[in-house]
Amino acid sequence: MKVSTRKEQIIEISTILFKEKGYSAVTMRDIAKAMGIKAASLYNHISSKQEILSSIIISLAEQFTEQMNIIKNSNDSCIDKLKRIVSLHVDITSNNPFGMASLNNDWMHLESELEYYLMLRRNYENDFRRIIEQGINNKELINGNSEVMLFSMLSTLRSLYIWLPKKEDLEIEKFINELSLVLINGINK
Amino acid sequence: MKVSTRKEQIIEISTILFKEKGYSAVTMRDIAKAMGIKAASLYNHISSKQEILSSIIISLAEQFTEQMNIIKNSNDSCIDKLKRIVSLHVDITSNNPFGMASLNNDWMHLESELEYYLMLRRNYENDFRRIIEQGINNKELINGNSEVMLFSMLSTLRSLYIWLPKKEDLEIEKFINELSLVLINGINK
DNA sequence: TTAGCAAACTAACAATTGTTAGTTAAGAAT
DNA sequence: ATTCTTAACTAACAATTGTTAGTTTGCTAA
Repeated sequence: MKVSTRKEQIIEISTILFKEKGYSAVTMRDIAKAMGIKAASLYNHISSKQEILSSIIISLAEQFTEQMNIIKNSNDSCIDKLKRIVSLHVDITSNNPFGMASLNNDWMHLESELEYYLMLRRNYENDFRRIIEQGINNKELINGNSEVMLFSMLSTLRSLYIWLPKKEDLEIEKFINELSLVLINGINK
Repeated sequence: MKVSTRKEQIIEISTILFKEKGYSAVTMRDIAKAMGIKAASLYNHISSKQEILSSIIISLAEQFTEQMNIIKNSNDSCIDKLKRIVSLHVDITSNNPFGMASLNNDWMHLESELEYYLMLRRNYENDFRRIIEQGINNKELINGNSEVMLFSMLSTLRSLYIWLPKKEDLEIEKFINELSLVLINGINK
C-alpha cells in the first residue's frame, strides 16, 4: 500500500522549497528540516542535491517532449494544435506547479543533464515554431512575425506556474478556454 | 569626465552575473574576479551583497511605478494606454535586460527592501488591472476575464528580458509594434 | 613637500555548505 | 533466532561563504 517512496517525498518537498527560494538558496539542511530528519539522512535515499534538481526538471521536460510528439503528428488544424499545446502546459503545470518553477528558473544549475535538457528544450521550441509557421502558410493565422507569436505564447505558458496554484480545480477548465481565446484571438473587440 | 563611478561598475557587472546564475549562486569572489580585483576590495564601494541586489531591483521597480503614474493619468484610450505599457516594458527592458532578470527571479532575496518592492509591484499590477477593466466597461476590449488578460500580457512583458538582448536596436521599434499587435489583436485571422 | 583620499591589497574570521563515515534501532524475511 | 533492509542518527570533513581589520599604493590638492 506504498503511496510514495521516501525518495519521492524528498523530491516533492524539495520542489516546494526550490520554488520559494531557488535551487542555490536551498540547503540540504533546509530540505532535511522540512522532512523532519537530519541532512545526512537524506543520503540514504538520494545521491546528491544535484540529483534532486535533475529529477524534477528532466521528468517535466520529457513529459513536454512526449506530448509534443503526439500533437505535431496529429491531423488537427494548426489552431487546434495550438489549443492542445495550451492545454498541455496547463495540465502539466497544474499537476506540478512547483516543479515548473525549477524548470523555468533553475535549469542553468543542471550539471550532467544540462546538455540533454537544452536539447529537449530546443526541439520543443522548434516543433512549436513549425506549427505556427505552418499556420501562417495555411492562412489560419495572420501573416505576422512567427518569432513574436512564439515568444508571446511561450512566455505566457511558461508563467502559468505563478498563477495556476491560486485556482480551484473546477476553474482550471474554464481557465484553459479563456486563455486560449486571449492568446489566439487577442483582447481587442 | 567621470562616466560611471566604481560603485556603478560593480552593480553593472553584478547584474550580468546575477542574470546568468541567480543572486544566490553568485559569490562576492565571482563579482570581484569579473572586476579584476579581490573580494574584500568591493567593500570600499558597496556595503554588502544585498545592497547590490536592492540597487538593481528597486531602481527598476521605481521606474515602472513612475511611468505607470503618467500613463494611468493620461487621457489616452484604454487600448492606447495598453500600447504605452507594452512600450514601457520594452524600453526599460532593452535598457537593462540583465537587471530585469533579477527583478523577475531574485526579488524574494531582498531583505530590508522586500516589503517596499512588494508594495510597488502590487500597486503596479492594480493600476494595470484597472486599465483593462475600464477597457472592458468601455467596450474597447472584448468582454473576457480581466484576470486572464492581465496574466497573459504581464507574463509576456515580464519575459522580454529573455528575448530582447538578441535584437538589434533597429529591430526593437518593429518588435514593439508586432508585439502590441499580437497581444492586443491575437494571432487568429 | 606633505597631507588626504580613493582604491586596491593580504590575512583572517565565523558561519555555512554538500557530503562521507560509521553506528544504531526497528521491523521483515529467512 | 538470525540475518537483511530500511532509515534514521552523530560526528566530522574540506571547501566556500560574506565580511572585517589593518595596511599599502598612487594620485591630487594644499
